[in-house]
This record gives sequence, structure tokens and C-alpha cells, in this order.
Amino acid sequence: MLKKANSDLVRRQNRGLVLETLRHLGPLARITLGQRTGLSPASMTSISGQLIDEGLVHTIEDVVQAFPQTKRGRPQTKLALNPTAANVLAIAISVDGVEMVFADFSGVTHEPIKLRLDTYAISKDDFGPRIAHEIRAHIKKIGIPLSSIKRIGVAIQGVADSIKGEISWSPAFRARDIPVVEPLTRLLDIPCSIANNANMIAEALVSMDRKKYGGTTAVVFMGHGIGLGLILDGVVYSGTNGRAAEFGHMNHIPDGPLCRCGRNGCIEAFSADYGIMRMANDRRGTEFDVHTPVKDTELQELELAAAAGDTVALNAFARAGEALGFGIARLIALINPQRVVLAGPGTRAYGLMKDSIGEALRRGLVHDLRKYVEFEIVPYGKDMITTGTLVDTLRHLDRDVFAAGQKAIVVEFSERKIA
Amino acid sequence: MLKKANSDLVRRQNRGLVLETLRHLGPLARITLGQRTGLSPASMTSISGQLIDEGLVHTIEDVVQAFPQTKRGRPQTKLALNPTAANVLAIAISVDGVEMVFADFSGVTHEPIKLRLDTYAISKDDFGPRIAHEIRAHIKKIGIPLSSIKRIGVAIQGVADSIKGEISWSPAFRARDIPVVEPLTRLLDIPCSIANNANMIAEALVSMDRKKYGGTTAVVFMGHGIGLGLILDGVVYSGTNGRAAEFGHMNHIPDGPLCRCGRNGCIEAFSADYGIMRMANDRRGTEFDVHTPVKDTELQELELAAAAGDTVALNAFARAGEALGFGIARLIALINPQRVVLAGPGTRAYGLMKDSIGEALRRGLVHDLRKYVEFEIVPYGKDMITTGTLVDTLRHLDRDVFAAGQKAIVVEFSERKIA
DNA sequence: TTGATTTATTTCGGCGTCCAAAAAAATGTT
DNA sequence: AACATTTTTTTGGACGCCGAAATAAATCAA
Repeated sequence: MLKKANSDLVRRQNRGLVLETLRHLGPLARITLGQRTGLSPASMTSISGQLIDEGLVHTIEDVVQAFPQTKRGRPQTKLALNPTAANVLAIAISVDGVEMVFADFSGVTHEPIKLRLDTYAISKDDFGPRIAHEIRAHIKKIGIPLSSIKRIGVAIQGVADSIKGEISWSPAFRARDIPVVEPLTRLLDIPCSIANNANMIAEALVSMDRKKYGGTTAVVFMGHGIGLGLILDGVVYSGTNGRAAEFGHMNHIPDGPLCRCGRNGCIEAFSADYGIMRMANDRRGTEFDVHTPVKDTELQELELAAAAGDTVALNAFARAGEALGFGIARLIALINPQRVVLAGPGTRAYGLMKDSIGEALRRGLVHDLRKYVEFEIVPYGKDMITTGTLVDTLRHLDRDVFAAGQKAIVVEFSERKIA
Repeated sequence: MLKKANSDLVRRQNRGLVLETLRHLGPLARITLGQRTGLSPASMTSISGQLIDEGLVHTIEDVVQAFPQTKRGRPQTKLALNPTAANVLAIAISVDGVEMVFADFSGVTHEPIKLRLDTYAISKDDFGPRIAHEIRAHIKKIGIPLSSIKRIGVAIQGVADSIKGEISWSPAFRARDIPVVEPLTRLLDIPCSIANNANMIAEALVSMDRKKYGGTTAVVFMGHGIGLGLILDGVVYSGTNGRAAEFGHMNHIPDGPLCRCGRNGCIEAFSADYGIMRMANDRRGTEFDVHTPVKDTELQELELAAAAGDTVALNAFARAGEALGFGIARLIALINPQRVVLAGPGTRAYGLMKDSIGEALRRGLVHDLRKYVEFEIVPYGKDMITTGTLVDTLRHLDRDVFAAGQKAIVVEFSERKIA
């Protein structure tokens, strides 16, 4: 259903457009902004004047306007997002621990802060307050005022309910339905949202290269679990109630090996680190409990063994690839994406799974559907999750908060006009 | 990325909103229309005046304003979509044949026209012209001018490429990549679009009950094949290049029974009519070629046998249900819809598959994901496909064609204003 | 029948938006 | 110093929506 439109909507949308363009392309002169956005120079003057009055944007003459203009004519005055307009905070929570990254409105980040926190032991109701406490402690250290933080984004490994603002389930926690948004909002008085980390990686990819990833892309995240971020028509799809896809717990083989989720035969049970480890141990007759976290060193040893030709290790990775390949085949049959991206630390062993993934795709997917899909492995940067979360959070400011304009400023603007 | 907005957009969007509201709620007075859309009475006068001038909407005083007003005050004059503003045509193509339905702008349909056409034998390049010819023949019979048909929507069983405007693959045709949009547009000079019939059923459901189906719903269509329509956030998702999902060819069991698509183990190979038939025949040692179309009478016999306790028949339906259940479990893991709807003639045998579907869902899906999903069987109406296609086609007119206004009329409007 | 009341619709004036064109500003070129 | 060029601002007009007032068209009451 369409929505009512009025001149308010027009300005809001164009303000948002200008902010997003500056964010994406960096400092630009009004004339260039006009060309990029399609807005007239007159409108650019009006909109940028408003944004400057509100402190969201500033002219950049002071700084290195250094580059002498080689052209004739009045020199451009470039506009840039004003870093001091706001700060945001991204928090990434996984079994590895908690990472916090602060950024200013222009997207420049502070040094990441890593917390050692025994998330697995913490209780449902202690987690939110604990994080709030940590935030307070660290902004004091960094020296930015709490009130300057306009939004917090939280990314978790596991199932996030972004409507309720809870961690429905995560391998990092023993507890379930852990409230996050409510305590942070209450204790810090800052709007907050929560999302799944595979979605945030997808967000990071789209912001990096909209042409490549902006259509319909499936981002498979391989790590301690197997996650999925879906980009549909350029927008990250976050499912009903924000509970995003659980690709790792899509069944591969009915009644297959036991998965951490309690069902049998999920993709994770084959392809996550613990699935691979279990497969190898089973063949060797060694006991293995799927709930024990797998140490990266152990996995690396297995990879080395496979590389050296150990058939048990090779087989474990081949089975992992097969499950993943069939999972991707099913995903393609359902969504028909233009591009499938494999990301995450688990891609380190891609070479050991490549053949079996390809073979599974051939077996499980009719050529007509396969032929249009492009595959890609992206090298995993640890900061993709926080980057994506920051992108998401800043876009929220651009579109919803600052696009609307601010009461106090509107008054100032009126005065300026009268005078 | 946001788009530039201007006053043009505002009027276009509000015109579209008014048209959609009238379409959805039937004739309404300006005042009611204002309440429903959120537009002021003044704006309603302006917009409706324009729409009336353009002939898209008419007042309904002439007709049965009969119902005497029980209230005091100036009586309402109801506005309605003007049936004569345009005609549209929906064409549904399946292995059963070709069905054409004409409708006027208010959505009132003519009697459906069924064509006997040997689609399976027709060549790639003969199909479009043949359909164009049939359209010409039938509008002559009905007595509406060709030029009044403003848009044609085609729904097919199989894979539609709605960007290229082709039937990529369909069980109704031997040929592939059959152009449809191009020949119809060329020979009739009418805009045309093509879509998948499961999507059109989804479209029909959303228009019937937006509250129920308007969130995230998966519509599984059971017939000669197994199709899927996905509604994401109230909008039917039509995949990359409009090539929608092929749920029926999602793999169920690697290296399982042969499917019509040439792969092994697709859901269809278990759950489509031919899959069920093959399963029963295999057990009985009878030969069965999956490419022979299954007669409905044969299937009914099998259903009766199962109902009478025949274990071979019962087993065939149970296996069909199991494949379907695991397919739905995988779908839920991936998309997490609020609602899963089973539709189509295949649901006639739902009673025989119910238990195995439920069992498969339990085996293949963790409870946390299962618990939020609602299941529903909708009784199958043969006209759901054409209804959905008409809904889609008329919305296109409302939003894209008539929302924009027409040059000639704008002039008239100015004159009226001056005088 | 007439006037009061009620409700729907239209008209009018105001405001916000965008835009095209003109003017101003700031620099390079001759 | 005058002219050319380019960017930015200003000005005036068009179009949109809206609130308020005016108008229209009925019912109700005396």
C-alpha cells in the first residue's frame, strides 16, 4: 500500500539523500552534490544551508582546500559530514567475546575495544546492565560525552529478535531471550537496535560495492556456526520480527548427525567447525561432544592433516563441503540470487571443500538455475561485522533521525530567514 | 539508496493512493476517502477533480444513490473507479491449457475464455503470435476495442523471466526461452508482463486479506508441479530478473528419484502428481515414465485406494508429505515466514499427507523456529491465478500509468482553473 | 413553509518545496 | 584592469498540501 505524501516527505527524503551521498562519496561541492542527487543548485543551497545550521554538515574551506584549483571560476566549497554532529557505537557479540567500536558521524572509528566477558555464564538479566556499565566506563576513558552517542547497534552471532530487541538464542550464551535493547535504552537513554552478524556482514559488503552486491546476494558466513545474510533488491532482509535466517540449521539429511540445536542433520552439524571435528573424530573412534567449543588450533591441525593427504581429515572436509553445497543449492532453488558469497574464518579451509561444494551443486541443482549465479569467496576481515553495524547505524541516523530535521534548529532557521 | 523527491512525486503518490483505496474499499465519498488516506478534504477535492477530468473516476449519483440517507446534512457523493477508463487482460498458461480473462478498470471480469492449444507441441516463435491472434479474435467477439486494453498480464506454470519477458522453462512447453512480452507488445501495441503462477496466487491472497497474508508468507502451490510464491513484507518477491523461486526443484534427498528437470531427489520428484504416481508404481513393479502427464482420474483412484487402506498408496502419499515437510522446514529455516499456506489442487490429498508433513517438520526444524509459524490450507479456486494476475495488472495501472496523470488532461485542468 | 442544524464539498490564502533564471561571488586569463 | 568562467546565492514562479471560511445540500423542527 502506498503512503500519503506531502512537502514534508519531499524535504525529508532529499535531506536523507544528501546525507547518504556525502557519506558514500565523501566531501563534495554543492554543484557536484546536485549532479549526483539530481537536485537543482537552488535546492542544494537551501538544503545544505539547513544542514549546516543544524550542525550536521560543515564546509571544508578551513582544512586542506589546499589543492589549488587548476580551473578558472569561483572555487568550489566542499561540504562534508560534520564529525561532531553525533557519535555512534557498534557492539559485536560472539563466542570470542564482545567488541565495541565507537565512530563519529563522518564514520571515523576509534580503536576497537575488546572485552573479555564470560558470556556463556552470564544470566539473562545481568547482560544488558553489564554492557551498559562497560559502555559508560569506556566512553569516560575515550573522553566523549554519553549524550553525543545518538544510537547503538548490536550484532550477535545467533538468532536476534530485532523487534523485541532480544537475543533469542546464541551459541555465546547459555541463557535465552536475553533483553538487550530495553536495558541499554533504559540505562543509557540511547536508541538501540539488534541484528544478526551475518546480516551485518552483508550490510558491509553492500556499502563496499553496491554494484556487485546490491542486487540479490546471499552471504554465507562460515565460523563457529553457519550464518546467512540475504540481500534482496539491495536491501538486507531481516525476516519476520527481525528474526533472520538460520541457514546453519536448515536440514541437510533427515536423521543425520546430531546438531547443537538438538535436531539431526542440520548443515551446521556437517559444516561448522564442530561438525567437521566430530566427523574426523568419529572415523578415528574418538569421543566428541558437539557442545565443546572447538579451538582454532585443533581445526588448523586438521586442515594441515588434510593438506598432507590424511584421508580421514580429507573426508571430513569433503562431507562439510557437500552439506554446504546442497544447502546452497537449496537456497538458490528458493531465492535465485545473482551472487553467492562465502565469508568468515571458515573459508580458510575452502580449498579442502571446493570440489565437494561444486559436486553438490551439480547434483542438487538444475543447470538452468545454476548458470546465472556467481560465486565468490571474500577474504575475511575481522572488522566486517562492526563495519556493517556502523553502516547500518549511521544510515539510520541519516534517514530517520537527521533527515527529519530538528525543532530547535528550525527556529534558528526561521530567524535567519527573517533577518 | 533514496531517490530524489519533488512535488510531482507527491501528487503521483497521492493519486496512486486514492486509486488503490477506491480499488480496495469500493466506492467512497471524498470525506471518507480523506479519512482513509490521511489527505485533507481540500486535497481530496483537488485530486478527485483531476481524476474525474481524466475519466479514471466518476461520481456515482446517477446510479443507485438509492439508499436514502438516514443522516442529516449534505449527502455524500460517492466516487468510484470508472469501469470504462481501461480494460486489462489476464492470461494463465498451464499444462491444462490457456485461459484468458478480461476485466474493466473497476475489476469486473468477463466470462473466462478457455483455449485448447497444444502448447507442448508449439514452437518457440509461434507461441506469442498465436496468443496475439487469439486475443484479437476474442475481443472482437466480446466487442471491446483493442485500444481500450491498457495492459496484459501473463501467468505461467514454470520459470518466468519477467525482465526478458520470456518463459524460461515450463512443463507446458517442449520449447524453452519462449518470448511472450515482445511479440504481444509488438503485434498488439499493449504493455505486457509475465510472472509465475504461484506468485500470482500469492498476489490474490494478499489482496483478499492483507492482514493475514501481508507480512511474510510462503504460498506453496501443489499441482502438476510444486511452486512457491513468497510474500516478503507484504510484497510478492519475484527473484532476480523476475525468475522466481523454484521450490519444486529444491533438492530433498541427494541422488533420490529422478525428477522431470533431470536432477535427482527434487521435492517434485516425491510430491508432485507424477512423483506420487511413480512411487506407487515402483512398489507395484509397474513401469512409469515421469514425463507422461498424470491424469487426474488416475490420481483420484490412488487417493481412494489410500483412503481404503492400501499400504502402497498410503506409503506414496506419506513419502510425498515427508519431502514436502522437509522442504517447508528448510524454507522456514531460510526465510522464517509468519505463515505457510498450502494451495492448489494437490491439497485435495492433504489428509493423506498431513501426518508425514508434521513429522518431517518436527524432525527437520528446531522448535524455536517452528513455533512462530502458522500453517494453513486454503481451498483451491481455479480462478486464483487469473485473479492474482488481474490484481497485479490493475495495481500497475493505478501506480505507474494513471498515477502519473496524462498530458492532454493536464491542459484541460488548467483551463478549467482559469475559467 | 421557513429557518436552524448538520454534514459534505469547494474555495481561498498561506506555507513549504522544488526549480529556472538572473545575480553575485570568486577566481583565472589576457 | 577588463573579461571569462565557474560556483553559489537570490529571486520569482509553479505546484503541492493544508486549515479555515464559505458554500451547498440535505434533514429537522416549529
